[in-house]
Amino acid sequence: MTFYNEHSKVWVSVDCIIFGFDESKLKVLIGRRQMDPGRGEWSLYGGFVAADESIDEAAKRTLSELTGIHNIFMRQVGAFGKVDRDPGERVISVAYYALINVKDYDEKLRREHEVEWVNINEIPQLYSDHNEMVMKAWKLMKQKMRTEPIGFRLLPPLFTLTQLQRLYEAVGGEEIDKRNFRKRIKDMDFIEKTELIDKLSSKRGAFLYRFNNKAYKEDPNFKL
Amino acid sequence: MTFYNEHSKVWVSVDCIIFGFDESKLKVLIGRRQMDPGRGEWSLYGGFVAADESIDEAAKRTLSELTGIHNIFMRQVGAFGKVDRDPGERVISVAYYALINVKDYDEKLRREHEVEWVNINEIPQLYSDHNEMVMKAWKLMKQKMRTEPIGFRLLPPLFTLTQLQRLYEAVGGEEIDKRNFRKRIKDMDFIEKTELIDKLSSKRGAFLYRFNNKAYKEDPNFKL
DNA sequence: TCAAAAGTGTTAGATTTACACCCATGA
DNA sequence: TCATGGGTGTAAATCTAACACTTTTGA
Repeated sequence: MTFYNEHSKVWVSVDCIIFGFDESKLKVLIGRRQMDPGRGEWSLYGGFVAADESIDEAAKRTLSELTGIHNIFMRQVGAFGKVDRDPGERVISVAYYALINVKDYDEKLRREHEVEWVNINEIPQLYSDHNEMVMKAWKLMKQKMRTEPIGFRLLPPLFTLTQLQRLYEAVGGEEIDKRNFRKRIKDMDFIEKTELIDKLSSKRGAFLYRFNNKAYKEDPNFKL
Repeated sequence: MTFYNEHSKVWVSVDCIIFGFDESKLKVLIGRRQMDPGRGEWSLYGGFVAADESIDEAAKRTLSELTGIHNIFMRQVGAFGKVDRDPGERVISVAYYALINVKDYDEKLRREHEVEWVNINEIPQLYSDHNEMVMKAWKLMKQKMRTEPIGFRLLPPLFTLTQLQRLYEAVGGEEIDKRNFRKRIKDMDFIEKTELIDKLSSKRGAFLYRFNNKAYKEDPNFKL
């Protein structure tokens, strides 16, 4: 297949922007880079695409390698391909964002990989073009969260309406009116009120809600 | 740099979804593939990313190679990376969509490259995953066209309001109320009415408008 | 004279926004 | 008893959607 050989091959990697939500803050998992070039710099977690896997598979593998979690919600951010983006060699990277419930991430595993949850608004300078990736991922995720019920991936299975509101505030970057927010939630039958009450976050206690995906599929009228 | 060598390299190509607008229809440039594998199949126009150029540069080069036009508006669609997407070798492709004014494309050059404008709703089966690329490009372009004034790239510098409306109808895939549409246009001061009249499309003649980018930058309140 | 496209306002309904107080409880 | 977060409704303003007729002119 000489046709291909007129051209040059490059390394292709994936980089993951893993979003979490905790203490009313949107967070991203970053760590100190463990390899040259750029050893010690803050960086996203990534890996190379192998010969026998698709880019999506590589991202999925990288995500579960880091978190131990499978079936993570994940979407492609795009390809980043400036010639000198990697100081070592020519590497093209495809970024993915992922949403996980912080509680699902085993603390021990997190420390082993030496990654940390950092507030989206306090991200330090990162290796290469990773800041750009984070910003684009945030923008895309924000957009998607308005029209698709993906935010629940960042919450525990049971959550209070205040938690849900704080999540949307953190992602959107602005405050939301409590009554208007709750009015909109009431219109969405797939966000179900349970009889359970959360007593951790307030003295009075707040009803816990759950997202019913089956009900959503039947009547997907999501808008926030 | 042995670290990189543990991993395998792949070819990276770009594929271009070039949108045009003519006869009230949204069109895409496709041609018969001139090389193996897949010779003779309908296909997007593409090319390989060279060692010394970014992916964006490769897309830009490919676009001007095909059209002879420089400074084409172009946005990345995403990376496509299934292992067997290319029947010959492992090739990852990054798709880009581009918007051009059909009139800017020299007919002779178009015939030389043996590409044709095909209605978006009549795209045949294309090589590899190119249909998927087209659909994703269309979706992204549609979204962007609602909130950013990129549609003018598909029109001549002077256009009638009916042309503009037909464009939005073709891209959005549904009819728009003429009066409501014109009302919204009137609110946008950067869409300027000229004193010129187009007599080609109607007996009565219609005023020609132009998009004033400088005025848009000063007050970017676009929404359609 | 008629066919074909250009141009023009109003109204009802839906959606969005702003806004303030009482409740239940644990400390 | 008081501080904290939970929970609730209404009214004004804005936005959206539906809708029909007159104008101009070339054939």
